[in-house]
Amino acid sequence: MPYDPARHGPHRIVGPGFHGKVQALVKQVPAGRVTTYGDVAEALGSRNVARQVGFAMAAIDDDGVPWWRVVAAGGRLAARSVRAQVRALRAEGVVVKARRVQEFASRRFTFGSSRP
DNA sequence: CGGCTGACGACCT
DNA sequence: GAGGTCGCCAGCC
Repeated sequence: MPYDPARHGPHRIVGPGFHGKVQALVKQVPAGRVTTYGDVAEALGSRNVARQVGFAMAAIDDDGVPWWRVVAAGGRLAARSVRAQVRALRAEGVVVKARRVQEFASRRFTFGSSRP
């Protein structure tokens, strides 16, 4: 079924400084936990910008942003450098197997769904 | 202002 | 499971 505004809800534009907002959220993810592009997108007010979240990751220039803690839906790894991401995650105790975060549900970190 | 480009996600074959 | 399609959109030419 194609995209359905009625089912997916309104498309709120995030606004300017998108990358900065994304990176600020990613910094909130504690070590040993992971979040998804979709979760970050939803935390920003629009579940339709998951892709943009990925682009924001690619544009990171701040070493303080734990980009490796952001995975794709279902706990799959989709970063450009999966190798580096796996290494970084394992260093935090996250078990990764076949490009999948094991026990993803309990490892998953979600942002407060409260937003104006 | 217009056209590309994509670290997504859901769905379909 | 492995591919392909389509629907989002910010940032950068």
